[in-house]
Amino acid sequence: MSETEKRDFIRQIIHDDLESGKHSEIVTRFPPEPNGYLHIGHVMSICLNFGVAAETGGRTFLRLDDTNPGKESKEYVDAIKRDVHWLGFDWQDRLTHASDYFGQLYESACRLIEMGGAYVDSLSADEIREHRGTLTEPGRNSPYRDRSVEENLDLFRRMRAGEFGDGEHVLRARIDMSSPNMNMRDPALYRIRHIPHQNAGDEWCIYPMYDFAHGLSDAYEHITHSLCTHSLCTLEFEDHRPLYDWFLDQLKPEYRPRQIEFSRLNLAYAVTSKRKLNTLVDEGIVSGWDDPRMPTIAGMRRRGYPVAALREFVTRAGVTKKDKLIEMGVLENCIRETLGEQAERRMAVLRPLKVVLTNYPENTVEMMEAMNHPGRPELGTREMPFSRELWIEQDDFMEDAPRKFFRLKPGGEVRLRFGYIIRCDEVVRNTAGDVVELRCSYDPDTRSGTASSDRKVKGTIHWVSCEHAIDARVRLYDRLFNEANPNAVDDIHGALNPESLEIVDGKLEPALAELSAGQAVQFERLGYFCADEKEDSAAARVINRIVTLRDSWAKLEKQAMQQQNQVV
RNA sequence: UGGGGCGUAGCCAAGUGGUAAGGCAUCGGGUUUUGAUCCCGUGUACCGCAGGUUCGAAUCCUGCCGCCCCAGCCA
Repeated sequence: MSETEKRDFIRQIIHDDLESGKHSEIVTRFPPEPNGYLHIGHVMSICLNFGVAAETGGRTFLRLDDTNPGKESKEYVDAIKRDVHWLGFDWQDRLTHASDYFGQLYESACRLIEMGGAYVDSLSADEIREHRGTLTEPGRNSPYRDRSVEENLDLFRRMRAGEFGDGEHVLRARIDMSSPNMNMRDPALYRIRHIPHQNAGDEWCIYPMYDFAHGLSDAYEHITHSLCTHSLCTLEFEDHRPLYDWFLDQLKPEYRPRQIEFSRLNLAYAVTSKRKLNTLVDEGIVSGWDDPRMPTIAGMRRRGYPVAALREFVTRAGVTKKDKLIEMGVLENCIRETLGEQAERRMAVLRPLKVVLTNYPENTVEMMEAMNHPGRPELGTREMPFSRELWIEQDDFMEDAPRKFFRLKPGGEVRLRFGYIIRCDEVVRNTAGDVVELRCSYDPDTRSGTASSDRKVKGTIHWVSCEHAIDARVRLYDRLFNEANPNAVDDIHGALNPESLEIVDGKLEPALAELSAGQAVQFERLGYFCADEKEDSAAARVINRIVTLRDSWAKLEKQAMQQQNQVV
């Protein structure tokens, strides 16, 4: 990193610690609980934790924070590993689990009991809640708070041996029931759960709580900077840090990590709360965790969002302690920028309208040369068959066109991209009065690329030869919510965007037969698209729209509509 | 009404006592066989508010206001 480069406050701390010699190597960790799929908020945490280590030649652990069996599963573990790898990060041999440390954690708990820093409480969960007090009133000590070390040790060992049922006892830290910080009012350290564990099997029936396990796990791994953000992988911020430090002060592990908190990233028109994400999946509002509308990493991957765009997005969002709600447009622009540079261009018609070139010979096919990328000639060209009958976009024709509409209209001319200039001579309707066909004539002197082709017309539209077109099912995705901050809404049902998915039967140019999985292309004038990783096949194309192109015409139209409505 | 955190333009965000960077959006204009891209231009930000210290304050002090988080045997 150069001297002049801007650093966020965490990178500044890390830079200072390296400069002062406090640390010679940075070690971080990304510690998700394997109880759900990773989402856009986690991308921020992953990029930060892996990023700061990579930038300084340090190391990062992927630690599965699996202290609560019953909620956690192998399915989630596998998904997390896949997602982190997909984002381009490698933990190498540093895949760990909180459950790897259950033995050490148990020993530490016993030591804490011996030091008088923990006791076994036999109150029920309800009673403990009653004793905890409120935000404004101090709590009361449990009647079991002053059990002897011997009794506590004996009880705790028997808890571990399985002599008690779930909830009969709990191990608590002995701190201060009147602390203004609720987290310090004798928090639970261990609870009894007779449930097998996804990693540890049935070796244990007592499991450590997050606060106890997390700081010590950081210490065991010699984490230099434990970077936390609200309810994503870890804590609710600085309220827990006194407790994090308390355990370290008491148990004095050989290595002492430091926790630093930063704010979570909220994306407008998207939810990241686990409960709401679950609702979407469980009620079938989306097709699953990897539905292309989901803000999960799996969903965004399937949608076709490039990794580079996601990483750029979190960079633009920044690392601070301020609550933020970032506009969807920022993400979309990152995607457009990345794909605009990378994606080859193709042509496809989403809502086909037939055009017959009445003066074009029948049974004739010309091959038109089309650039694969206007800004990158090295990506070469391809040939597009051109014939008498073509598909164009319904939106590219208007009977009563406003002055500024410069696509096709009766008597008007338009350029077919990489083809000829055509004129609309006649509009054909069905019995219902719908426009079903346009009869046009082409100007033979205007073939693209020829010497006489430089005649200018206002509009250029895309097209596909009917005879050669490939049928495709194309899914047009839009934001899942109409509410800017659906995370803040109690009932998400009313906030849903009913038009988040539209499916159309489109026509693709022949070159798209070779579209491979994971390859994003730009359909000219429409947007960026990719083949669906699950449902697409060569026999039946299923294409996802990643994002539209910026569309200043649509914006103009919308403004015109609004003005009209105001007048009326 | 207890504790913790945060308030700089529509959205992000630099800035750490010397007179408000940058990005995205917006709005103009130019180029263009994608109404895309690209290029150029475009912002009077009561720096949450009010006082105070100072030659000088977004930066220091005091008071106030607003928003977020905490009362799981979840993480």
